[in-house]
Amino acid sequence: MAFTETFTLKPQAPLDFALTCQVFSDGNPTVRNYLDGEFNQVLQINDTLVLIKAHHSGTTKNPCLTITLKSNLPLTTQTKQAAKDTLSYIFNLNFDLTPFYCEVQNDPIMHKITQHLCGFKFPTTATAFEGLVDAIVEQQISIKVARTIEERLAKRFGRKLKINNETYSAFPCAQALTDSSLSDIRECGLSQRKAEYIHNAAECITEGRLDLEAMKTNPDPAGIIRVLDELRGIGPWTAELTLLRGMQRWDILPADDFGIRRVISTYYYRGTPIKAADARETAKIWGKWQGLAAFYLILAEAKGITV
DNA sequence: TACCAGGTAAAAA
DNA sequence: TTTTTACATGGT
Repeated sequence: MAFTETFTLKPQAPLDFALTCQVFSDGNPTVRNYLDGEFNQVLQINDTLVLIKAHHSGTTKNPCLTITLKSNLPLTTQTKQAAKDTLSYIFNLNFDLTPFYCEVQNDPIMHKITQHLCGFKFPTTATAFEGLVDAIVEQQISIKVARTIEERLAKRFGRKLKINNETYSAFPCAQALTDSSLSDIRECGLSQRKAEYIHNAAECITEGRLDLEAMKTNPDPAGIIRVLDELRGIGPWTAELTLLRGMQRWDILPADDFGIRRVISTYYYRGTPIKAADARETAKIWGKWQGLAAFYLILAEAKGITV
């Protein structure tokens, strides 16, 4: 017997939900995916495990989301509100892209790309911890391999919600990973080192030595990066990606990133390989939207947009 | 079959 | 101080 609630949300325009969710389009349906216009993920809302479905209607200029919540526990008013807040956070629903688009009008390349990809909001991870773990998993390996491993982590260590004979897995909390053995983590396909990095980061959080959520409101990104960089296995790239994708710090550019350097090279250097310093120099024109702009380039390349 | 892919720490030079 | 190397694994 499942409890169900349905309601609609009116996000800040412009929003192209399909573009925004494209990154989830080949995800595992029991962990997180986007299929046939519907986003699907189990999240821990307060202490309740909730299956969230988000379906979009309307247009980029007048977007509308229909949200369905399913749970095995009664859905209280507080839970519904918290689910709304979480969705708004993940998809940046209250965030206005217009200032970014204005800022890049003096960059003909980025201006044209933002016109093609109008309404694209790169999704944030539900928790900063998930952002950090994902970034560690994604070190050096391809996105597709990383996604597979991340889904295995969820299936193995995440809390489970059984709805209509289907079992969904949430992303593991720090405590679950602290309690797991290195060999358990390795069996998800991670190297011994990465298993140690993840276990250590989880332990720092459960022991209270690291508070990632508090970092979200810290006004000094460079200071956060320094703190994260102290952790074993967290270098500048991992720290920067965690801030960008896990803390909504869209000004942060992971300039060491191979893919980001490649797309900047493609669109701004005629394909000539560039160094991280060149990437940072080029990104200055994007103002405080450097990381977001980099995601626009990656999506533009994936969609074959030429300028 | 190799080699590459959204790096990092440790070893070697 | 700077330059290699090991690490895991699915796709090409």
